[in-house]
Amino acid sequence: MTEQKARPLRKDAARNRALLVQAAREVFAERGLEASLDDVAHHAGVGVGTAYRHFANKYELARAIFAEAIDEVLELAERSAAAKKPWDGIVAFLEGVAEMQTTDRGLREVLMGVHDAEQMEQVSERLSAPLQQLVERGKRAGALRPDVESTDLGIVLIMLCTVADVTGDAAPDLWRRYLPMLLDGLRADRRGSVPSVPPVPDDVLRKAMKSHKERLFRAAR
Amino acid sequence: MTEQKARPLRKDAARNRALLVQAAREVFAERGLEASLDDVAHHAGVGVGTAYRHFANKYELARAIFAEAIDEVLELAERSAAAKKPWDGIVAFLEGVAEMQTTDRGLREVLMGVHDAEQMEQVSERLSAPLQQLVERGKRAGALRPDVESTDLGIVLIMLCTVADVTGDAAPDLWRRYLPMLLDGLRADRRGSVPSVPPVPDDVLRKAMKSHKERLFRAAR
Amino acid sequence: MTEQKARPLRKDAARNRALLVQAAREVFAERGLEASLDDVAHHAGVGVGTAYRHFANKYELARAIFAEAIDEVLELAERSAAAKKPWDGIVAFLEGVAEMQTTDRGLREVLMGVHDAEQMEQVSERLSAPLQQLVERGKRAGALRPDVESTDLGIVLIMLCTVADVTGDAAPDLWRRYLPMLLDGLRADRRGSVPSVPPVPDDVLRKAMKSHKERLFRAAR
Amino acid sequence: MTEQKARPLRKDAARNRALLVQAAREVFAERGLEASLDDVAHHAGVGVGTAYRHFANKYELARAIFAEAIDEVLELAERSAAAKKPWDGIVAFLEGVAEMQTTDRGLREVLMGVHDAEQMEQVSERLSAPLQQLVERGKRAGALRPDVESTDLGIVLIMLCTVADVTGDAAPDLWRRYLPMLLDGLRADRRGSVPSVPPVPDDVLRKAMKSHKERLFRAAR
DNA sequence: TATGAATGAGAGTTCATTCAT
DNA sequence: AATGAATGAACTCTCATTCAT
Repeated sequence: MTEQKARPLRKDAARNRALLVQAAREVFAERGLEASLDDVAHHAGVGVGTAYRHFANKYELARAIFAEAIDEVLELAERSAAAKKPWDGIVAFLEGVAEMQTTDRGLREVLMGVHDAEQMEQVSERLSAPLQQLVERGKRAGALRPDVESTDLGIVLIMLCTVADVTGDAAPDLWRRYLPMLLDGLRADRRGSVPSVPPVPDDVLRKAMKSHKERLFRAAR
Repeated sequence: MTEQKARPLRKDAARNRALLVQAAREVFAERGLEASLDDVAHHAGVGVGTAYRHFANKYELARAIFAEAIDEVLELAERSAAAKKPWDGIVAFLEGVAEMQTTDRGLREVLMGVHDAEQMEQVSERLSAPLQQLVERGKRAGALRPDVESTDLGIVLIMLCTVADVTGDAAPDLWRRYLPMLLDGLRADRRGSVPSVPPVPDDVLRKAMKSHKERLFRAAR
Repeated sequence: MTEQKARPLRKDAARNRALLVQAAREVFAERGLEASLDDVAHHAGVGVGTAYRHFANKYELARAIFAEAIDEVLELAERSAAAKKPWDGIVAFLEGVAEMQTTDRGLREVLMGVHDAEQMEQVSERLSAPLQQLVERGKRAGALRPDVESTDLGIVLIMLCTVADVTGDAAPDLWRRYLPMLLDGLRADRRGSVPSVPPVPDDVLRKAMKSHKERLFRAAR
Repeated sequence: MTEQKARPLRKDAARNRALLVQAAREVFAERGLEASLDDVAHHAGVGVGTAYRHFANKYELARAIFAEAIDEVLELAERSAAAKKPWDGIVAFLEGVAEMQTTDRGLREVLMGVHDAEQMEQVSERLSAPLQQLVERGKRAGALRPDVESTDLGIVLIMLCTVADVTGDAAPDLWRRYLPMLLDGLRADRRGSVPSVPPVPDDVLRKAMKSHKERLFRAAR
């Protein structure tokens, strides 16, 4: 007497959807978004048509992967924002995301790689709250320099992930060499030379990334 | 000191080659490496055939751009390595390359974006000497932490450029906010927490980047 | 010996069949036979599978619509053949069918548009008898020129419907301008110039139309 | 010493273009516009790419055929408008176009078949002048009923061509049976029953046909 | 040598039809 | 019996690369 949930995907459909997302992660990770949907589909062991039943087009699939990835990051952000010692939360967050990247090539690809504007918006929106909390707590605890903004955290993360991304499997832990360096830049008790450039307002930054990704992405014709 | 590439090409051929590289910079800058060679050729005012006379394929053209870009970087590296105060040389180098990226989207594309492995090798090889000098001098002058390697400079540069690249035209100077932060990490008199992870030997790093770029690049079928 | 369609379908099956035909009329009317069966099925509120239970393929469904349409035409033909004044019957028939076309785009589509050969055969066969009667009575009453054949009626109808079809919703009554003109051509007391070309035997014409429609139709691969 | 016209198409390109148009005429005639460009191209003995070099898409190709066809019709219309006896001109025109259709299936297909709105506009525009002259002269000569409009000529032509189209190769001359009938409807000295429906203004008719064809055509997305 | 026409593999996408649920 | 997920062939269009002019 399996309680049939009326709405959500038939069992086989759900399985295929998952297979597709998994395959896409792998294939995109290896060959980038330039890989064809045909390849992804066959990698997943299904026909192309099936891929199109689940995702309107290739980029919707990419978005789906992305969304999953962001879920993980979001969860970590929230956990970090609730850390006992604020500073530890910040470290945990940066370290954690960088670790994720190193472990999961698919994640790395979608987080750093070529993706689209709308998705970028979403990230900012979804991550914005926990990141702000992370920063607020850090400042109140006197651990974080007062002129640090939540967006700085994002940028630092990007820098860190770039290292993880660039060194890839060949030197998967090299980013750890640069994490302390970056943390030092955020710390309240740091030596001196304050960054004189003000941070960019959240929305401007968002737009910036948006246009950046747009160029890389040119979504659909 | 570049000893002229032997047979100096007929004057018009040389001109066409230059036109093509210039056009490619512009077109690739605007639409990425995905732009078609036809477009590049017409932008240069020549036929596609001519493009193929000068470059075996599209990626050879990209390489040519890259080589030019590297020339500029190399020149700056050499100038910086000869700076009166070693520390200033380091700052000048990092600042200079970041500035280049911000100014020239084409350069940004080829330096950070999608390009190929062989090229990467070349960069490392050509930049390796001046960067080592830069670092050596910095250490000897007591400005640079003793455990900094020349490859660290490359990584820092990459991090910085990532910022410039990501924020793009919308916040073209944001990277300046993070330059001091990164410099702090390299400085001899910094607060504390030494990066415990050793740097990666030059050749390993080179290979790492190589494989990274390979994934991004998938050099023609 | 096919006595009556035998097993009259379960009530709900019959209902689904009717829903499908109705939906097909509407959808085909709006978007032509190119509309997908999926769309038709959902428009009818059933799954595609159900559509295939009732109709072997898309064109069988079109045929079913067609059959219904022909039923209407047939009925009108029979009524017209029984008109008190034979001439009025002829006018009524031509006018009536043209009116149907104007009113129901779906009908127009299947009658004039893209359909198949077998269906065409059926039409001829089913309509042949009443049309012959219509013509016979007209001639006997001295209203119709003696060299008019029942097939002429079909051709005239086609000409008229072409007008209705071509002008469509924008000038839905324009065909009325040409009805008198065409009637004049059939009338016994017309001015002169007898058509010198003999009509074509029924079966030849049938075959002609058949091949015509075949070209237009390309019945599935 | 063939006077090489600088601009226009290289010899081989011109030949291929012609081959394509010819092939398209044949293929479209046989299987309608639903035939794939691949088929047309291979029928012409060239690659698909070549087809796309010459015509932006399938419908541009159809348009090209159409334009050629219209050229022929236009020429006839002009010749007919200049006939010594106006009435003969009218007969010649209707007869001529019907004959063209019978002879050239490709022409038939494009003229009567599925084509697009813009093209329809063009036809009206290009044919409008000679048809008006044809009608004017006919009326002045007392041969044509005074309430006949140039658009009536178009409609009559369509009716005639429909016959030629429908009967196709099987009864290629059947339309001749109906030409006198239709001519009678236009003649000044005809028996009586004047069409009471006024003709439709040129532009309304044009729009009507336009929307009609649009439905049939749904030109590319 | 320069040109641009030709080629054809391959990408994204749709849809008729089948079949597991 | 009904459903809708899966399939894959087919279609349109692009573009790197070759080759006739």
